[in-house]
Amino acid sequence: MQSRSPASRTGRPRSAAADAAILAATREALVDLGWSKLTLGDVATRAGVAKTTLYRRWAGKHELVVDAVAELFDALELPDRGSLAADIEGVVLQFAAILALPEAKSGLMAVVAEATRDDALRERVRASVVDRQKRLVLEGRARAQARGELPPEPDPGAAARTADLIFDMVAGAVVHRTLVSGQPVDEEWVRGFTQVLLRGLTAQSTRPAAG
Amino acid sequence: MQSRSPASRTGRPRSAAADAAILAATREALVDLGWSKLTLGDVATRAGVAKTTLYRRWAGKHELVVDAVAELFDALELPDRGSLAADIEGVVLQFAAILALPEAKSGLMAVVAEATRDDALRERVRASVVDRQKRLVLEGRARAQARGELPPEPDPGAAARTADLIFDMVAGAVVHRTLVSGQPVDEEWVRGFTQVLLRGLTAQSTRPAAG
Amino acid sequence: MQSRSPASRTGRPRSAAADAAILAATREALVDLGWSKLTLGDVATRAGVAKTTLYRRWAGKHELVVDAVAELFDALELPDRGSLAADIEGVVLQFAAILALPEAKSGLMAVVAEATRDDALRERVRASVVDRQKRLVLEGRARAQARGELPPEPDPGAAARTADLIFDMVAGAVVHRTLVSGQPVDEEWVRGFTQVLLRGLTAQSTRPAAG
Amino acid sequence: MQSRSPASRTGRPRSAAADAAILAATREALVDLGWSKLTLGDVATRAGVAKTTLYRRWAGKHELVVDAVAELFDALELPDRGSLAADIEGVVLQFAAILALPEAKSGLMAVVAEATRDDALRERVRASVVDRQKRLVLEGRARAQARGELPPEPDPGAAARTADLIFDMVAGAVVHRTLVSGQPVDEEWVRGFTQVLLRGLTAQSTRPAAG
DNA sequence: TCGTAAGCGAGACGGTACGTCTGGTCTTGCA
DNA sequence: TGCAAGACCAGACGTACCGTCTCGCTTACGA
Repeated sequence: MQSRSPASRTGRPRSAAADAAILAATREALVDLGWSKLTLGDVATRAGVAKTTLYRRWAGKHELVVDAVAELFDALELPDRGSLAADIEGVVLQFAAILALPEAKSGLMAVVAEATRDDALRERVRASVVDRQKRLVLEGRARAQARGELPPEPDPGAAARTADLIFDMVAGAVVHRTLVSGQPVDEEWVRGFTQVLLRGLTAQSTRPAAG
Repeated sequence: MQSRSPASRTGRPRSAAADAAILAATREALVDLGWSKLTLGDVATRAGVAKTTLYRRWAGKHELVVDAVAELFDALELPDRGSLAADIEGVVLQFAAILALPEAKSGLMAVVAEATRDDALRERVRASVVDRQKRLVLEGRARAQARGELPPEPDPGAAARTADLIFDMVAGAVVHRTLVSGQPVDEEWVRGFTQVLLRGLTAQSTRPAAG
Repeated sequence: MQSRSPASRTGRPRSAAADAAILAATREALVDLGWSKLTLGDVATRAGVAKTTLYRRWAGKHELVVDAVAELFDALELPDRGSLAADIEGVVLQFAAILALPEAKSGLMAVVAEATRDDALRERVRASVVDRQKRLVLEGRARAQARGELPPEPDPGAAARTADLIFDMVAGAVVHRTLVSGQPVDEEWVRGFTQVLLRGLTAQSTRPAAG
Repeated sequence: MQSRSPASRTGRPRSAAADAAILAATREALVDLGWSKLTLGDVATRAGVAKTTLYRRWAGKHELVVDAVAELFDALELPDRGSLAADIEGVVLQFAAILALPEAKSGLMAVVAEATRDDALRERVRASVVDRQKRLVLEGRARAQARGELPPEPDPGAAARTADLIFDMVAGAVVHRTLVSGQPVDEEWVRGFTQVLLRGLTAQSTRPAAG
């Protein structure tokens, strides 16, 4: 989350409660105000904490919001629903539900926007959000392979590339549908999306138009 | 772009050159500073224009940037490359190239982030960017249908839904790959993505696991 | 008071009312809070003015307070009371009355303290307060010479040195009595002080112990 | 200097060295930074002491500086130079030399300024600085009376009043000359000042203009 | 051709948030 | 219990932008 000189053994230790209070206050402020009107002074007030305490732990608004939002995605699970299609539909609906939270959507996109110019921030987003949730793809694929729904991967490189592609397609489509198109991710849409995705991944190599 | 009381016939007319200068200055500032450090005062200075002039035409930073960025996407074309796959690959590469421009990515995502809390802004984004480029999907599909690569649509409702789905999947995947994953949209990735998408759209209804 | 690029003819002119309001608010805040608890934000609020407006005109707390306090001393007058002694007693009492004002004493000493490390500030104090009031000494001496109470000055250098000495003795004694000793400058004290001063200035050169 | 519960017999005793180190560090910081930029955190660091230790002994910046500065004036002496005039000249020059020290002038005036609103502080200044040095006036007068340069005092009340007046005149004039007028207290000025003062004190009651 | 209404650049205005700094207090672990 | 270290709350600092408002001037239309 945030680091600290490892050699500091002396002095008063940092309050663990403050961290949690600040992150919760950040999410609360995102709900009430949205990203652009969220101020660190207000977050500090909501958390019952001095601004200095906040700045001691986070370098700025971006870093704080990444951490506050990243926690939300840890709620994602991949329960075994019996088939790959059902597993995908389930996790996509969960993902969409989180994305629909006001504390998630405003902050997440703003941080992504800022990350386009700030490598450290992009790395933080990738580590805290993207890579942390990529587990869902890997887990889902392994389960589908065990069920025989997907063939085993020929080589690790291709496996990683495919996993990345799937993640970009799933996350990208849901995010775009929700935030850019402004349409709901309902069961009907999810069914259509999952169908296209799964067929694309499992169909025989009868590349149609090129065939 | 921006409206003006229609009854104003008298008085000095607004400078047409100012509009273009402001939008160009906005893009220039996006390149130099990124969204978050871009200030309207700075844009006005770069455009050689007073702040008043800028505010007379745009309501704020968001609206200005939407207009400045939207123009960039008008460069997208859909030349006939002989097959649907080739057409898709071509337009995806063009789209990725525009998204890679610093003046596009930072501003676009920031505006999308802001639009999550501002309906008028979301509408503006949709009208200026999304709907304006959805023509590419419609045009590409019509062409593929003429070539016999895709079957004709059974009913208009389904046609519209599928077009939306395709747009969300294409735009979403490219945006996610570029801005969130921070990976390049190169020819290899585009080929893999197009394959999955096309197979998903054209494969017979052998929904594998659910079958 | 504060200067501004003389060539600026364009743009909105500075509000003259703001200057007066700020100086009055400063004196009011000095009364209520004293120097050390006076904040520029509070002064701005009292004056109904934005902090920026205040900082556009004064570089900091010190400069502002010098100007606010200096105005108080402009009320000093030297009415002709018939004799040098009476004139001195009158002006000393006036001076003591101003020094007893809470808006004067706290700010004045603090600024003098700060001026010990800041040449520009010392110069400002000298110009705004000291030199502006030295007129009283010169006027009083001229009047006394016209009455024949004091001999004419032999040469201008000595005249200036004596004027400076008188000013330091009068102002210093009153300030010290008021602020350091914390005793009132009442009529009895003024009579004693004036007697010593006048005898010192007019007695024959019978330097007693050295004689 | 500062008190401590007399009943505290248990626990670790306070470091006597810490007191001296803190006062010395305070003077050092006054030289380097002046009053307004002096911070207690910095003083603590210079003294190699924790802020807690410092606050256990002094209530705040004001009290600390009073004590740090007051020690400087203990160096004043009144060697017998043979005549009252010479004695005065000697002590005035010593006093001016101390006032010229950067650690003295900035802190002293600031504390006086603050004392205008803080009775406890004024009392502390009077006790630590003013009354402690008033001995010089009393001693000098006694010596002059022994020499026959001054008549014995008729009654104790008048004696005290005159001593106060002399102290205010001497200290006030030197302080004003040094800090407000910003002129050096050199031998020439001291000679002139002493002459006026002594004549004022010893001349016959030929109040000139009133006579 | 001339009046007039709106546009224009400049820059001051009242606000608000920034990120930093200091003042004093409190909480650790060691001596 | 004292001490060094350093985190804590509170709040002022001086700066930067915001979006609005005067200014004095310019420009095009229409009478």
